[in-house]
Amino acid sequence: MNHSTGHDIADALGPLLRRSTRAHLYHRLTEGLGEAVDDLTYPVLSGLARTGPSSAADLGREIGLDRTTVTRRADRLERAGLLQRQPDSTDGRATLLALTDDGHRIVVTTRQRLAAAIDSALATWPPADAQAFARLLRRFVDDGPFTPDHD
Amino acid sequence: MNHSTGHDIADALGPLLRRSTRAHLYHRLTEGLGEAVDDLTYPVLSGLARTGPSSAADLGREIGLDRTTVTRRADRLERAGLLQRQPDSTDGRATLLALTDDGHRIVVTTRQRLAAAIDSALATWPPADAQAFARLLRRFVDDGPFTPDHD
DNA sequence: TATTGTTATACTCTATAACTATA
DNA sequence: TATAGTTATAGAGTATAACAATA
Repeated sequence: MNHSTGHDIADALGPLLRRSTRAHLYHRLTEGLGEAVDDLTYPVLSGLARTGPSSAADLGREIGLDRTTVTRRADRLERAGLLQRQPDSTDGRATLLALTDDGHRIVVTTRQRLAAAIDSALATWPPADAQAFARLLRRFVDDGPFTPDHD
Repeated sequence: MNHSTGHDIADALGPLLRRSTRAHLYHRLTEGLGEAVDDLTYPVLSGLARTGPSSAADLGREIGLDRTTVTRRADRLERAGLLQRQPDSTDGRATLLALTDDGHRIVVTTRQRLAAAIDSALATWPPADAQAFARLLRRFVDDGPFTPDHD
């Protein structure tokens, strides 16, 4: 055999990593949900939903953005009423970003859209294959060659 | 059960789609290969390796970039001797972008790096799991919710 | 009339720098 | 001394507009 499993995965990975892939997908997920919800603010919303109330610095580390970028995106979401700023009672320097009820509803909607798009793409798969893929993908992302080397 | 396979996959997908993930990975793959080879020109090189000689417009469609962007990235690669421009004998409007031998060598190197990184991440996996994952990922990317709706 | 490559332009998004406040 | 949030700035990268050439 002239090809390794690594090569096969490498080839398949390309389209997933493209900027246009993410832009197109995130555009679909956020369409019609208001001016403040787009491919830029979506990661902030979904990150906050995952972590709970979080400082801009912590959230930036979680989703791979500088805290200044998080601040600016959070401004837009705050103006739209999807996010609130709260003082952090345990750290006087920090300001916690927290989803509002409207913000939570937006996240539920986008998550459902994404899950539905995936389920639809996998509709013709044997259920066992789909479940196996979900399990293996999760492990791959956790183990994967994607995590930055820790300094 | 309160979670669908689609939701599981949606959750795992997040980190893969991040800009910082792609930037970090492509930086690792292209490190030390010369000034012209970086996260921006890598997709041009690897796209050309996949398609063979191609016009900027076609290559742009293949890798999800505007032809003006492809032109500018190709300029850098041409100056570095990794790519050549050739007239297209079948279409007087087009200019074919083609990898040079040096360009091919760079692609081989980056492909090996990526495959090695993946193999290393999967080193502890049962080989059957790794092979199953490669097969399912390929199918997922082909079937997936990522392909733009064709106009 | 549509598409090609290229250049110039304007726009968007990002991180860096700098500031003040708190640990 | 280090880290928080925020703002201003500058830098990088992108697509849009426009051009001449070809289909």
